[in-house]
Amino acid sequence: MTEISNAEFEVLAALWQNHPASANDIIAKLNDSANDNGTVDKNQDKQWHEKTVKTLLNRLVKKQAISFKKQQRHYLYSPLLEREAYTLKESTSLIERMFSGKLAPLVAGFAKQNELNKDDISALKSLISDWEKNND
Amino acid sequence: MTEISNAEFEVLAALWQNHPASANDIIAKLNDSANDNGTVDKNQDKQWHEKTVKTLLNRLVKKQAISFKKQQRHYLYSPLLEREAYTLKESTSLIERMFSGKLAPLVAGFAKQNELNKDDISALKSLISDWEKNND
DNA sequence: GAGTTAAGATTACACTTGTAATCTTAACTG
DNA sequence: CAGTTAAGATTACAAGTGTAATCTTAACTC
Repeated sequence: MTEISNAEFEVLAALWQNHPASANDIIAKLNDSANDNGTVDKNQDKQWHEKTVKTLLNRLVKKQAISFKKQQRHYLYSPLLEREAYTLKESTSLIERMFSGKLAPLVAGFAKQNELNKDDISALKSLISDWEKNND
Repeated sequence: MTEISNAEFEVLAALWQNHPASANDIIAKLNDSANDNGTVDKNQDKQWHEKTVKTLLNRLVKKQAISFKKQQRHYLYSPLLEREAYTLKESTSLIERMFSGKLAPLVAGFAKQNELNKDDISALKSLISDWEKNND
């Protein structure tokens, strides 16, 4: 219900990547310079302090974004918010606020600066043809 | 340089719609239930208090997001940040954080829930063909 | 010119956020 | 079993935010 802050989101994102996970798992994942895509994280520099992550886990629990089960002396955390639902809500909200709810202007701006590559284009084409399949 | 908060963004957005504008112009625009598209604002309920808006204008000036010129006894404000540049930065940042920088997943999610309409689709198609024109 | 306004400046204040340090206490260890 | 740890809970604290109220003072009004 309440908002997830940026730092909290990072922690939640780590949990989405693998769960259930202990605080230490999560800290390790956050501090690992390589991410799951095998690519190097742009934020390889940032080091998360154990205490900081624990605080964020606590806040996420309070916000009912994650849950935990006691396991011996430590907890195993799991996300309660689903990634898809959450990212969708966030992107819808941004598009609403910045582009009056229209997707195209976002894509246009993104295209202009970020030089969409062939992969992006074919993904978009495929989305479009899917849409047309269901909406003719 | 510094971040623009949500409330500040609303004020900045009002300024983008017409400027230069006095504080009262901006307050009026913010409190007008009808927006420039002729559609009714979803937030028609929210009433901005004069003092609140003035505070936000002040903060935006300090953050160098807007400027002002003295005009008689009041100021005329103008944006310093351009809308396109700002919205692009924000959307790029969201896509970076939520979708590893990939645009397609955002579009996919958006499509699934918001039921893109024909206009959106043709806008996207047109963007794609522009892209292909420049990148064959 | 003296009084009143009204614009912006300053101050307020609780809540959130980033970032930890300290406190409690259940769980290992010898 | 007594002592030590280490996990999570609690506390801390400055900066940013949303939301205004109060203060100053230049600009109208009579």
